[in-house]
Amino acid sequence: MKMENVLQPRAFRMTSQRRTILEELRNCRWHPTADEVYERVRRKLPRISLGTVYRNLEVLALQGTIRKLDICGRQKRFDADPRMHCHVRCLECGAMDDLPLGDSTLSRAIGEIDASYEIREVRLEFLGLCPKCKAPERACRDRDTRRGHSGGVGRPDT
Amino acid sequence: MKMENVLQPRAFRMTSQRRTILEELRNCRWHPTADEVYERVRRKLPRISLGTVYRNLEVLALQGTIRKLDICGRQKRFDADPRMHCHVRCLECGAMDDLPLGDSTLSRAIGEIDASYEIREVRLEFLGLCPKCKAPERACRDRDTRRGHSGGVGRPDT
DNA sequence: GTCCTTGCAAAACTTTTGCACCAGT
DNA sequence: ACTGGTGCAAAAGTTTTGCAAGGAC
Repeated sequence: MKMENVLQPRAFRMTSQRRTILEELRNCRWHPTADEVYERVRRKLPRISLGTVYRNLEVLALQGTIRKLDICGRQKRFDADPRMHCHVRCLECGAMDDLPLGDSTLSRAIGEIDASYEIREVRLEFLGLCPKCKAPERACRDRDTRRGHSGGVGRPDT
Repeated sequence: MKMENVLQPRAFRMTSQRRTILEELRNCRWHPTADEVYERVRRKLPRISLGTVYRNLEVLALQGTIRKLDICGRQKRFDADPRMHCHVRCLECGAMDDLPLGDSTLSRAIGEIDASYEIREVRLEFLGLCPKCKAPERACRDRDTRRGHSGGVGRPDT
């Protein structure tokens, strides 16, 4: 399935591959990359292909069942918990944990990571639709065709 | 120069390529990707290669002169301002602005982006050294050899 | 002169896709 | 049956690297 078609799917089917991928992601204590998921799933479904893993993670993320974290380094990571929560990431090895905000207070949770990690930086990012993508429907998508300096919200090219 | 060696460089030299790359990045109003920088620099130094742009952006980021934003989608982006500040990113086209925190108040700045963007999500991320990378010096780097559990993937990224 | 830097090309990596066949509903 | 999903392999897209020559200090 081409990724552009996945945007308006008629219905999603539950295959053993999709089920297993979701299970493995949920059993994973950290936020794995696609090929980590692949390795895990392969232990149960040896014939699965990496392409299938990518396709399913994409579909699951579109459904909102999981979350794709495009916030990391080289490889994208996936998170079985689609609810919003904060992450703690290692600058050195890329390890990625959740901010342990269970029933504890915010200060306790932060105290906890402050004790184990050596925090160097805090990043706050707002995501949404820019002025151009907000309304004109297609106006923005067109610019998305790579190389059209994607970031360009019509900024002058000084 | 191999990127592993760049970690303990003896001295950095200022070449016309490096100077131009920095200039162009600073003249850029948004946060360009490496190949956007390449396109711009090429107008002044037609013979420069993409590899050189990557190497220099890496070096400049290590020096702390610029900032590598591994927070975005497909391609990494670079920011001429190494000071910490918040970003606003478009989920649709990837446009990336700074939170306009000039002399105005936080609420005014947020009100501003709230009026132009349609904010859907806020992300807060803490970055630092994980327990394993914090002390044992090499213990973590070893996990860095791909496929080694937890965060053990991905390169140190910034 | 030393050794960091460059241009070029090839390689390494991650992700997406075309296609023919398979399988969920 | 209909049509989405799968495996495989190839392609696409992004970043890194080996090497010999060039240039900053």
